[in-house]
Amino acid sequence: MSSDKKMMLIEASIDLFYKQGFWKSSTASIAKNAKVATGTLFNYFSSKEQLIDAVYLHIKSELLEELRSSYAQVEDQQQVKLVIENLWCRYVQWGVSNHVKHDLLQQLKLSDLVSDSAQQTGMQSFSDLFQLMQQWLASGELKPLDIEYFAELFQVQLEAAINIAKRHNLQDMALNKHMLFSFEVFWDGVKDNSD
Amino acid sequence: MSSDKKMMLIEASIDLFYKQGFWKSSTASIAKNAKVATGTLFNYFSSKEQLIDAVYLHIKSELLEELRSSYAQVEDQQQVKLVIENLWCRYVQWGVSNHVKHDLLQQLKLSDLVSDSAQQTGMQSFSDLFQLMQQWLASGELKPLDIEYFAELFQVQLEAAINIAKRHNLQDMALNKHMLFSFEVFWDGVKDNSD
Amino acid sequence: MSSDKKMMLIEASIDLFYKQGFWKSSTASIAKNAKVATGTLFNYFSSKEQLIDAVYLHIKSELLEELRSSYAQVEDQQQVKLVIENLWCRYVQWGVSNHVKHDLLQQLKLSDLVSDSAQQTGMQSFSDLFQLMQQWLASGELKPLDIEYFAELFQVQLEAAINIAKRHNLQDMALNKHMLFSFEVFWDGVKDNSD
Amino acid sequence: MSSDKKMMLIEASIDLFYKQGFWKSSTASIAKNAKVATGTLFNYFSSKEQLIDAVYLHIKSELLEELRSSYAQVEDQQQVKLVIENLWCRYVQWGVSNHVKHDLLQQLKLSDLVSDSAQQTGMQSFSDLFQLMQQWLASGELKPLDIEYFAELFQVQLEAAINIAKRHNLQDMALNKHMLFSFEVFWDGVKDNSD
DNA sequence: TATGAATGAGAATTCATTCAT
DNA sequence: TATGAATGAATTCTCATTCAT
Repeated sequence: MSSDKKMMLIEASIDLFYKQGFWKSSTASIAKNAKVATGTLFNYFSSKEQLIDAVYLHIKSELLEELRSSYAQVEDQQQVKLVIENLWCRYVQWGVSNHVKHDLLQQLKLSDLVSDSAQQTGMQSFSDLFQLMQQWLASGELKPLDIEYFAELFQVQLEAAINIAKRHNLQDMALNKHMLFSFEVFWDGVKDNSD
Repeated sequence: MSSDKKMMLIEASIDLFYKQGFWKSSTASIAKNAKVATGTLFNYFSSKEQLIDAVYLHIKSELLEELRSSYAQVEDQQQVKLVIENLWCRYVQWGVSNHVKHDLLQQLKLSDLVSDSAQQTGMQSFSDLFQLMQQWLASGELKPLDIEYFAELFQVQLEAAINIAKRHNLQDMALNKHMLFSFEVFWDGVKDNSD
Repeated sequence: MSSDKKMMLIEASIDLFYKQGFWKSSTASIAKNAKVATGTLFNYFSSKEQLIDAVYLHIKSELLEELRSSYAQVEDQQQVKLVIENLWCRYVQWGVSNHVKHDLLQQLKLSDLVSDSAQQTGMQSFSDLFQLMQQWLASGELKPLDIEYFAELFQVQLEAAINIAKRHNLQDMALNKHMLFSFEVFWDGVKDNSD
Repeated sequence: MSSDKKMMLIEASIDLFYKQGFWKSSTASIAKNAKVATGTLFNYFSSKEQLIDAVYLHIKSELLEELRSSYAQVEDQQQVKLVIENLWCRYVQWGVSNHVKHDLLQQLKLSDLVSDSAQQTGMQSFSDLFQLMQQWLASGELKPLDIEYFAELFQVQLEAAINIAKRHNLQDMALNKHMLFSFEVFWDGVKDNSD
């Protein structure tokens, strides 16, 4: 099947982008790593920029899929804290076991390499998570945070937690402890203490 | 003086890097923007990579200077919360009024553009801040956080706060409120609640 | 029938060559325009060069056919001037009503895109017209012109007349007038005035 | 001097364009022929298209210079026929002794390789010749020809004459005879016979 | 015969860096 | 030290052509 090659190209890109950076990874070397001809790359992606977009969206959707299976799991949506904690742990686990992809996602988010339209698409795919967050904020258990700020806090603290876990190579029990502890820090920060 | 040109090159780089990204800013265009000849750039920086390093360290030291004047200010180092809050506000204010530099700093931190040695140098210049943090952690008012994680949390939440402030173009009172509120979230997260 | 596709490819080529030029028209786009697969093109033409040759010969033979029906018409071949005038008008009319093909023919004639062998073939198909011209020159009504020069003059003045007609978008009466006038200029030039 | 290299690049282009055609002459081979590095070409011409434009305008201005020295020569501008004949012979002679350039000029005129703006520039440089033609037409010695048609006729008959001269390798006396004869054909065609 | 994905040589263009002035 | 023309390796992308289905 042809999407076979498409995937191989994306995987090869991820590999090289991580090892050598975006600009030192030539389309030629990516194609070579994917074991296709240089021209073939351009049958699937009309430009290097589009390839980068595709890589970005691919990783993002992988992460999303992981997360979605999480918030489908919690039964009683009322228990906001549990829901969030669950999501938190999933995210950390994904980040830790997808070291490379997590790393690239962080880089791509900030760099100007991803096209605006891909950014848009990426945002939209997270829209259900956004809605979830709005429900959390409406629950009254949290400080009266701007949704955008809440989302940003959620994300950057997760990144921080993941980075530390990766840096210290935490596993099993230690990782678990770290996850729960980092969540506690997050939760204490955003939960409403008034009264 | 010749360091005049050096500074012009750094400033021109900041300008172009922000507008066009690191890779679309050619050394020729940087030199042009700095109103020096292309060759002159290489009298001051032996390569483009070194120039990027210099830009990174320049911005970082500017930020540091700003912060240092802050923690020099607080008299009673015992009042941990006040000290941190003070630092927090300084940082946010610097980020907001140095939009471009703050943005580049974030990008450079993640990208692989900065050499390891420059990263090292950057770290070292923050060593006194690190020592300060260690004192904070030793004060007993905070959760028993790993110093690295604390530093990371401190930074990413600041980035988040700054980003939101920039995105919403907060000013004066609104900015003040945002600074204090965002600090509260941070503080509630890291302060020790045990008992 | 398969020559159906062959014709579609030639027509598609004419279309694209006119719109985008010979080099910007890829074989892929030609095939697409002809609604066949890219590979199919090479079942009918062994190379792009051969396709261009075919286009050239196709247009040339279309023109020839048009002209032939003309000189078949005149009964008394003795009346040289009338014969030529008749041919002249046919040619102009073909050029005007086959704007695109006429244009391409002019371009192809000069460019080095048409292979020598196709040029040869093209020449040969005009051999009866050449013989006709020789008869004209032998009639004594014309200046003692070299046959090649006569042929060239005939052609370039026709091109000129056609180009002007196209540029000014002449039609009906105006076109008729232009045809006759341009012929008069040609005729006055080549006819023998000695005595 | 730097225009030295610019000229070398133009001359090398002319050489290669003639030998191999416009599209088979790569910028690399042009640079090589001009004995400069590939990058150097792009210091002088921002693209291959611009180089082609420059070649076109260069040849055209060379021709123009030749012609201008001609119509500066004739004293009594009243003698229309003589003036034109003089110009005619100059043109033919230039074409014959600048085989390659003449050939390229013809090709470029028709191909879509020359940008519109360069075409414009080329036209403008010929504006004084156009004015001259208008005077000729106003003299009453010529048929009431549209100026554009007259110009076109003038040109294409010259091309025809030159092509024949080149093809038969006419020289000295034979060339002279051909020039005069071809002019006679032209003149008889355009001169007014009414009465 | 028809298809269209795959190929890879080749093209234009960029740009960090050098060096003669 | 300053200059900026010259360099040529490296890069992205195109496209005629092939070939397995």
